[in-house]
Amino acid sequence: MEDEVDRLVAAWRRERPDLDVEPLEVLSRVSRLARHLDRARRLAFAEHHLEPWEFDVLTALRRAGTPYQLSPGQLLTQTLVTSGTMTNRIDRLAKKGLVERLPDPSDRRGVLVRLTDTGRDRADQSLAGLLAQERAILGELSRAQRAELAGLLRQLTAPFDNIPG
Amino acid sequence: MEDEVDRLVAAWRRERPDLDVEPLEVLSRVSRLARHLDRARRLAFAEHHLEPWEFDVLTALRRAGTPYQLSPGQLLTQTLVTSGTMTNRIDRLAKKGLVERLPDPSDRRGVLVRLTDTGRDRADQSLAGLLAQERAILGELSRAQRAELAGLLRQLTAPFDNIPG
DNA sequence: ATCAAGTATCTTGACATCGAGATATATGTG
DNA sequence: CACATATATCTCGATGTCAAGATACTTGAT
Repeated sequence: MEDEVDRLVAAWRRERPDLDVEPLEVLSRVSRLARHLDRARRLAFAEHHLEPWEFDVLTALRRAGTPYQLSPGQLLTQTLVTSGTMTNRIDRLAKKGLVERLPDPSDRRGVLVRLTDTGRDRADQSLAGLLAQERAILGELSRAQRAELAGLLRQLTAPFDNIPG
Repeated sequence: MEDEVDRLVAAWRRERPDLDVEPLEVLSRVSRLARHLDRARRLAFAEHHLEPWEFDVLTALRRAGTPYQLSPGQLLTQTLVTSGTMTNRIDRLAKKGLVERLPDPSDRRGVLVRLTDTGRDRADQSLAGLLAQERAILGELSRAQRAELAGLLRQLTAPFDNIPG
């Protein structure tokens, strides 16, 4: 089955036969698929009255395990947003009663963000919904293909995640 | 080499051993890699004084071939943004002299967006830069692996691109 | 002890995006 | 031909994000 990137690549080969556009076969698909996933996630979370950005922060805290707290800085590396954005997100989640800010006892510059009980419940509920949706999207692929795909993607993400970039 | 998603998945398995989080191995990597790519693209285009969104619109027109014009609607499906966003993008590109709006002769509701000569040059220059960067990112992978990856990703994108979703 | 450099978080202003609705035109049915 | 419905684009208000800089504290070297 053809996709939009096949059309895009064919168009470039016609218009710019002098260039090797093969990298687009992989990376344009990654970018476009991510945008489709964003939209799908927005719909899936709407049932739980959660925005994708709220999910990202709440689940990062949920994954940390008891007592469900992380510094803003740790949340940055997990969510790939800037510090200004994270300050704003924490403000809004705190106003909704889903997280609370605590002073970091070991560093007076620092802050710890802790999930409230309500926040924890919302995280748990919405995660199940997301996984169901993702399973449907991956339905096309066999288990072996998913493992293959995950492995190849890891090779691309690892440099970004490990070298501070 | 481990990446952030390996850590994320391990954390879920510890915290929610009742759930099967295997879908995240693929789809969280796609989302995170797309964010890394966005940042990298922003840097790469900075040399050409172009924003990623400008690149997306200009190259869609460039790919169309002479006379380098498409309707706003066609640009929507290629760039995956809403109509309000596209109106705004065209306004700003027109103000910078990179595109111009023409009435569609065959449909008086419609408009055609045409690349100016300057716009065409900017598109061509920045494409070469992007490809160089993407080749570096894909450097980890053999040619066969890239083909494998592209094929697996196509299976995921095709439903989104073909069923109007 | 002091001070420079580093780190953690927050503040601010500019800007791009979205969703919903408005407007104008096109198309199909009877 | 009239009308209901569909389509193409634009308008507008709300919101989330970013980059750059400010502030407060910590760390390491002397």
